[in-house]
Amino acid sequence: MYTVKEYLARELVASLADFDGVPQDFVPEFEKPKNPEHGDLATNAAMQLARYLRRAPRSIAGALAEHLLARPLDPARIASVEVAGSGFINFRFSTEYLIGELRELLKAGEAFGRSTTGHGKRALVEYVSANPTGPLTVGHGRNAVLGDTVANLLAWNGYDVTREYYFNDAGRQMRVLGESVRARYQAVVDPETPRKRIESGDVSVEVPASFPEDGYLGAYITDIAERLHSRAKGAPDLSGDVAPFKEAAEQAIFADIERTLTRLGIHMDTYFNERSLYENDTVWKTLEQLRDKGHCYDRDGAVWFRTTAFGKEQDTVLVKSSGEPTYRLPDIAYHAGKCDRGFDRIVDILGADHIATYPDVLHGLRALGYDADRVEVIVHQFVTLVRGGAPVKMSTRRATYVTLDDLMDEVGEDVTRFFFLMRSPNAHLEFDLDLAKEASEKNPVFYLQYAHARICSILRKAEEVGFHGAAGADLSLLGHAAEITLMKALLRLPEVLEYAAAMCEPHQVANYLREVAVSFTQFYGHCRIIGEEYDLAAARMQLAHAARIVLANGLHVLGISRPERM
RNA sequence: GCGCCCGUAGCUCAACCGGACAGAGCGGCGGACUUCUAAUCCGCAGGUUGCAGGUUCGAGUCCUGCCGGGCGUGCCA
Repeated sequence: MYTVKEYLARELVASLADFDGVPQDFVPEFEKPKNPEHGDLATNAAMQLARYLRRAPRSIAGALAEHLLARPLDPARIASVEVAGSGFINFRFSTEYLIGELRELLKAGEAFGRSTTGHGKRALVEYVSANPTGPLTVGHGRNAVLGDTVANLLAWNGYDVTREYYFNDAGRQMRVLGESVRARYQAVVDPETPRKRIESGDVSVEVPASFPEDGYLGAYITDIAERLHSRAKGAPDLSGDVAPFKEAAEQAIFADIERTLTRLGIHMDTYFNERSLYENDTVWKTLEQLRDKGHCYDRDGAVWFRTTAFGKEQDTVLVKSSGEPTYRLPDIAYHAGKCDRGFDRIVDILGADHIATYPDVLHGLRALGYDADRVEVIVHQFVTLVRGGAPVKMSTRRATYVTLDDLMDEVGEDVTRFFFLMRSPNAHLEFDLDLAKEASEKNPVFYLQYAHARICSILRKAEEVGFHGAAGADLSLLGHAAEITLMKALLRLPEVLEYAAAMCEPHQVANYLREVAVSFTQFYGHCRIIGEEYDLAAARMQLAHAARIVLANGLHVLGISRPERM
């Protein structure tokens, strides 16, 4: 479709040579009209030019259309040109053109929809980035799936993509985690250990007396303690340092996290530990650079970042009076490092709870002289699980959460991925568990997969009854309205994937695939394959095959399986 | 108070970075299986895009001000 758009843009600009007053840098815009009656491609050039030419848009459109028709336009591509509405020029593709493109689609096969937009460019997508303090939750799930799919989209558009997980196992959170495990461990060693109760919100949990007040209450802590105790040798000493408990917990939890991600088909390329920024002094070097450039000052024993210079209400502490940095400083150092690593696109996937932190990081980058515009921050809103019409409350520390694994156990991996992807990241996501599993017949995921499976079934059956070698079919036999509609839908895949990658919006793909499935199902309803005369059946088999390719490639990008039977 | 996100059909959400008559699914109502997969399809009903202004040939989309919801707003991460 891009080729024809470029072709029309050239023709349009050439036609404008006869008009006085057209700006030198005028670039006509094209878009696909919402209403199919308005053709396949439309331009609002006449409206845009009205103020320069001092003529009514409709009159410009009429003159432009005449010029275009007089060139003349290539009938192998454009079937009609019409002026409509308040000055739109609508173009309709010729069937010949569509069939030619369909042929290209079939030739490209599994590669259809890939682009070279990102060739020679490197992209870094950072996502998940949960500290190993507990199992991944549903909230992490949305982040993980979103990031992974954005990475897929970039890869499909030719980018060399690195998927990165950033974490910190050195902070207070992890120390509390270690203390939580140690307390549970003590109770395993000595069942007579004194107990106390911790009240948190509406839950009340019995814990060993040594359990930290803000400790992690989840059952997995006890599991880790028990496993630690059952180890024949090397069981840690209670009187010693908390480190062995922390390390054991981290190891166990990280293994769980990776297992969960694997279930979702997610594999990270790099794990970046915040600690490394301390080990090579990067954090302190970054601070010195900020200081040298005059963005820092000392007050009350702390080091402050002059964020008010960037329009914020208050300055921000980078190093506490205790000498310990806040998380902002390593975050800035980490992102400066990302810029230094030479990526063309740097994408961060963040939950809404980090909404206040990333502006400081971007300000930090600017202060250091980096081009902060290279960093694209995708902030996604929260997920609410709904069961029986009521929201499910969640909190990691209180252990009242639903884990990502629980969710997948309940509704399946494919549904999990799709539900996280079908909404705009900006939209608060309501995940209706009842609908996700029980309504399998109305579920959009199954709808797409069913269309795919159905095509596979038809193609299998057709082979059985003797339709072989359809590859040489005469596609020009295709001309039914349902066939044309389907072709047009199929051919949009590349532009949808490119747009979705540019905007980091996977839901565009999900919505598009639904349209494709609808178009296919309508084609299926109107046009038979088996039973038709051989040549027509062969041509339709090819069209069905093309639909399978588009659905398969689209689902592949979304990370959802493509069943051949259901 | 301040910052970001959201407010669109009964419900959950789209709407291609300003375009034509605002679209889907679910739910509701009514139809369609001796036919390639009925996990399906067809039809009907359902809207002052939270409110009020402004910019524009043209606004759900941009600007201003209200109203309502979410997340933040710490020498926690």
